[in-house]
Amino acid sequence: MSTCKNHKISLDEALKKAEIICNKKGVKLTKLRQKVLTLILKNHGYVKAYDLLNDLKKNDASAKPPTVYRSLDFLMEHGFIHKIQSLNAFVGCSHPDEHEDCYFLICKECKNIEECCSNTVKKVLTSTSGKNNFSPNQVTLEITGICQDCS
Amino acid sequence: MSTCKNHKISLDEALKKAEIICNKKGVKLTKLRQKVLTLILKNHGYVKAYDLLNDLKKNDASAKPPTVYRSLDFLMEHGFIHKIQSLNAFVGCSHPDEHEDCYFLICKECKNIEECCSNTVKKVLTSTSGKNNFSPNQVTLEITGICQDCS
DNA sequence: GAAATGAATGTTATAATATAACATAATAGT
DNA sequence: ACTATTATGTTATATTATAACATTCATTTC
Repeated sequence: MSTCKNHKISLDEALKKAEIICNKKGVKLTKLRQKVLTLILKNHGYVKAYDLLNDLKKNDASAKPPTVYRSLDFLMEHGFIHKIQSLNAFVGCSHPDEHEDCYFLICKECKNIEECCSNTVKKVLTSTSGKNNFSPNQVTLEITGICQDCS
Repeated sequence: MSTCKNHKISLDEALKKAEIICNKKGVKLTKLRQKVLTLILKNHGYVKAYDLLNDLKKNDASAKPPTVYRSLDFLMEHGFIHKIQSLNAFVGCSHPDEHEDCYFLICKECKNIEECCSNTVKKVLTSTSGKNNFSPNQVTLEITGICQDCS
């Protein structure tokens, strides 16, 4: 099991990485998308869409919901952020090119979210759903509880 | 691995079961709660809160969002239904007294949702999050894909 | 059985989350 | 420069959910 602490990187590095990935894919990390990604990565926990919107409005009063949601969609599509379904919130991902199907440990005390990846978990999920003749496509795995620091 | 097909029961049986559990717990399965549970169980797939509201309005024009959400809260609290976080939707549970921590196979083709329970999955999740010194409390596991019938 | 209590529901209002649809601007390819 | 495509701006509205207070209903205590 590995927490994604293993590849935590600085904001600058994360942005550079995102830039490189976008170039490779032939998509554009525009100023706006970069700004939204930065706001999310800067935050140590999770971020809500309308909080992002309020942050954006500080620099650009014309920002509106679609401004945020479009960027969020782009960033999710390319794996730079993840949506936490049980919180309607978003977290940054510092290793968008390395693996998918991570899962999340959400501390309800400090609100911190640890992104984790485990081959064991992945294998078990694939094989159990496979036994049911189900072809899995996308996994949402969010575990809420108390983290080490808060216990 | 067991799909909850293993203990699928009729609507009447499910309602009776719910009634018994409520009596045991000293809580009340009121007409309204029963009606909401029935509407959810009758549906073969998942149900959205405002669709339920519209259904309720057919018999009682005065039904309003809190009417539905309060019943949903009650039914979730006692395990009669589950919320599917990735869909903002609700599904019935036909075995509320037997086990928790099930997970869901969501077919994006036919919209059907299979509730599953696996000790293997449960153990893996407990142990992997435990390795991280995380005390899990609530697990959201939703797997979207294509079911046997639709593939 | 009336009064008191607490639980459930009714009601009004609004908060929070998200998208549709069309207009304009920026960018890239020809 | 012209065109096509992509991104953003803008307006409006859809969808999901809760807060706050009023009323009704059920239970129990006297």
